[in-house]
Amino acid sequence: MSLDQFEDERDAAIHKVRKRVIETIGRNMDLYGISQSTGHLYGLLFFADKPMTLDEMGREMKMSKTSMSTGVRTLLDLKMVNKVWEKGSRKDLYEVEYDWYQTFTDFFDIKWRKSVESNIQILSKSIDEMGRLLTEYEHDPEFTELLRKDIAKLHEAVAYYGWLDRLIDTFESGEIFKLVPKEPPTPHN
Amino acid sequence: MSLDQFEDERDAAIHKVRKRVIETIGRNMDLYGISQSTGHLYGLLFFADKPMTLDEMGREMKMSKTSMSTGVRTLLDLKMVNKVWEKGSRKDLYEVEYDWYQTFTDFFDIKWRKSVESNIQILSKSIDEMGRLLTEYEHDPEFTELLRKDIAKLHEAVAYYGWLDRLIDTFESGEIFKLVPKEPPTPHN
DNA sequence: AAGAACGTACAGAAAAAACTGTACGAAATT
DNA sequence: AATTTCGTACAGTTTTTTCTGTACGTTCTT
Repeated sequence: MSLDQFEDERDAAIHKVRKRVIETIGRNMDLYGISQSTGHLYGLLFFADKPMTLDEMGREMKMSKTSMSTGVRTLLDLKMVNKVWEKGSRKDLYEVEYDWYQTFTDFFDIKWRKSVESNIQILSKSIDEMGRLLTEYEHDPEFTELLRKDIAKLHEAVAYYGWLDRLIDTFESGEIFKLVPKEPPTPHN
Repeated sequence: MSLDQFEDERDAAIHKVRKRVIETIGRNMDLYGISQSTGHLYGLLFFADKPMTLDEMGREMKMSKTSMSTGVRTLLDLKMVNKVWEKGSRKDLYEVEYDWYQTFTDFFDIKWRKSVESNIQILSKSIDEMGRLLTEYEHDPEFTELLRKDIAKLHEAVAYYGWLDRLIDTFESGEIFKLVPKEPPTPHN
């Protein structure tokens, strides 16, 4: 009985600290386009001593299993958590990807890359079409002026997305760590 | 009358192309944590030939002036649009920041930086507290093991956020453009 | 000084997103 | 083959966000 009491005391102490961290992580997860509660779930998995099942998550989060299922899938899509195999258990087990650098680069590769490429495609197509209008209305100086301005803007946008694409390349290839090393440079004087 | 007809035809042609681009931009703006319609507003401003007033935006977007006001403020906070001064007019005028590289780096400086710093602060504090628990329960091997694991995780997290902080520094200083130039490297063989 | 035009605070309505419970198909166990 | 256990699709509910109209303070105009 008194043993339990000690355990409760210990648990409460560590739980309090964990909780604050989990909530901080959860709150800031909106940068990744993730809802607060899914971020919270991520925080939970971050501290879990072992891979968790959906039921365990639901119990800890005091939420339905359905929500856990959709939350985990969101995190899985972003490769923020991994599915873990464990013989014996026929439940699905999940744990966070502890390599946060990897998580960061994956995020850009998954979310941003998709936008970048679709944007470049649409923009290029639009440049072509405006070019066609340019020849079609070449004797209309007022209108061609308008078109020229738009085309110039679109070209700049394409150039920017090209840059973004190359930036994401350096994330994915790990080249970025040459410019910004994981270990901060030690000041030597 | 026939002149008007020509104008309509031209306008319709350019409008169709613009519309598609605007919608593409708007759709992808969720990466910046911006709602679709505010993204749409951004797209509108992108093509505007001149700085626009709230009333003009409302007319084009077919939305209330209030919405324009809040939308513009969101974009202003992210420095995606700028307030423009024009003597004579006493209305507020806005135009997009056409330097998208600047917009990109500002975004990280504004949104991510805030998260990074608050996270580092909370995490450090939590490491301290867990360290205190470590000495308090030093004769409880099972519990200290738990604490040690948590502390290790927290240290890794702090290291990651430190890296992120330095990465954002390179965005802000423009150093990133040394690694990833705005002009793509020309292949010379 | 009075009036008009502007931007936004605020409260309520509309729309979107998150969450839950039930139901069901798939896979493992008996 | 029957039964149990699992994960998720789906419909309905709750919560959150977005949008609108009115009202009001401020700043120009007259």
